[in-house]
Amino acid sequence: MSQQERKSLLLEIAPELLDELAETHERSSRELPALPGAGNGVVMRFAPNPSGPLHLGHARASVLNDYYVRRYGGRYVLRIEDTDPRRVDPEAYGMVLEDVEWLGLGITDIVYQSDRLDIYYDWCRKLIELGGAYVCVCEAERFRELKLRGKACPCRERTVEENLELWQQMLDGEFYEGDVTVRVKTDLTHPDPAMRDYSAMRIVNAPLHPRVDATVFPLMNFSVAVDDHLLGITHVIRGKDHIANTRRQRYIFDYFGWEPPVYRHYGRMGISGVVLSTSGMREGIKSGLYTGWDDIHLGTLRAIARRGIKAEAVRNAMIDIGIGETDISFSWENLYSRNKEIVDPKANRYFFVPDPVEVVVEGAPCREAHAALHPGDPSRGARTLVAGGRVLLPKADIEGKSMVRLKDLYNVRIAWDGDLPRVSYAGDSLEDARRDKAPIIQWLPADANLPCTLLRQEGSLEGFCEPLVAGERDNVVQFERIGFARVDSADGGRVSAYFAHR
RNA sequence: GCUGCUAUAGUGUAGAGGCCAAUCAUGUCGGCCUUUCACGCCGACGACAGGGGUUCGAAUCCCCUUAGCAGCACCA
Repeated sequence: MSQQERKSLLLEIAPELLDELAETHERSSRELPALPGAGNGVVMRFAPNPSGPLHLGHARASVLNDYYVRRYGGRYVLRIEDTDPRRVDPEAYGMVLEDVEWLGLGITDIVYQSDRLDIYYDWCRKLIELGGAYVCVCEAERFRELKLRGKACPCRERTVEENLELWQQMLDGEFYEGDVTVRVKTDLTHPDPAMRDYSAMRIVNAPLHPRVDATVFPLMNFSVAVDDHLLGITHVIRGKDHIANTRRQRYIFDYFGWEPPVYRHYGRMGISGVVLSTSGMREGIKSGLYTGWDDIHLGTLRAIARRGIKAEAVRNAMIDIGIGETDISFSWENLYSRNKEIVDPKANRYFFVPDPVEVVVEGAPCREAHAALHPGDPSRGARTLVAGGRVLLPKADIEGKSMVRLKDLYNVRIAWDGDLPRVSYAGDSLEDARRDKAPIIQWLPADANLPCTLLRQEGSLEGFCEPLVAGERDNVVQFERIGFARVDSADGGRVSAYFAHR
């Protein structure tokens, strides 16, 4: 029964259901749990460290926060956390911004922590004045031992005045890296040793920070707490690796009498199949193992964008995953499915013949084939392929076959002379092909095609594609019977495309 | 080791004591449609980690076991 026949039959037997037939299934993303206290809008943040481009892990954090800002309204702060000169790549600032834009995040404000050092110094002084922090000159290892035993180090007994003087000396450059740190006074008997008198400020002499001339830098738990308060952040969604940090930051909120934001900590997301660590990626690029930050073996957003994955698909996949506290493994399959629903209605169809065999079709008339650019959208028209006597066929599709149909063209019979195929015209009838269970395969005229490389993570496929593909640069197309691919370049009479998924 | 979090089908997810012989998506398999092994449609497969308790009744609450994860940095 054809679509049309179904429709008319349904019209006869149950016309009230006709509307339902017309409904397209919209796999819209689900609703995430509500956030408490979000009724009057929210202020949230995405706070990456500029050490490299954004990857799938960042996508989760940024998209989930973005989801709630869109849902409740409010502000979305992009906070560049560049307080560790050792972990700042000057080029990453630009890459982060590009990636944020690609993701389509609704950022309303951008702040750089390196612009705010004086603010942190100021609040650090206030914390010392409150008796909430002290300057510690113990060796890190020595302090660690004391801490694990729940013992105070001698520095903890200093007066506020002494601490203020030492703090000023830090700012004046009278200490060197590693000699001194400002510690938040917490609770040395806290059952979790991770909570005990953690560091808030330290000195970094080298390397120089690319944006600011300074040697005293706040540590994350201090700058984050101060900023979250000063920027009016109401809700924070981040990974559970920050649970301990949330507790540590709580001490600062308490010292200053600030109301902390509402926190949600989602579970760890394992991502297989790609490289994610910034250091691993950087080394690989340096050694030539990867072509760059967008190498398709990497898990960066620019890499998956190059493979034809759309930001909207990433977004939907992340919202599907949600903010659960369970550890999960990221599913490429689910992402591909989300991408396919975006890309399939748009992608034009073309033939790609991998590993081609050139044959003469004996007795074949010269024919024009008209293959729809998109079977679901006839208005887009068709591409025209002129088949003279010589055609390119995919080797894997004809091997062992005695009859195949060249899609939208005609049938051919194949006689095997050893492993040499002798191909002859076998009529135009589609019915014949079906009766003989001849596979319908893609093909190309031998004199009208473009060499094409289809790059995949597991290795590239060499072949030829239709000349029209050259006009699809940066678009996602579907190579029929092979899958979706993004046309990366089409220079110098050859095409290179990146495989996305089937 | 210490501290804490989590545990539903291959994967992701819903489920906040009876509406659950457990939702949806994805996946796989079968069928329909189709000159693509795409899309769409129909159907099937497939899970409450294990053990105790509380309760008339537990996927939902409690305890134990097991497993996974996170933190225990002068990184973020």
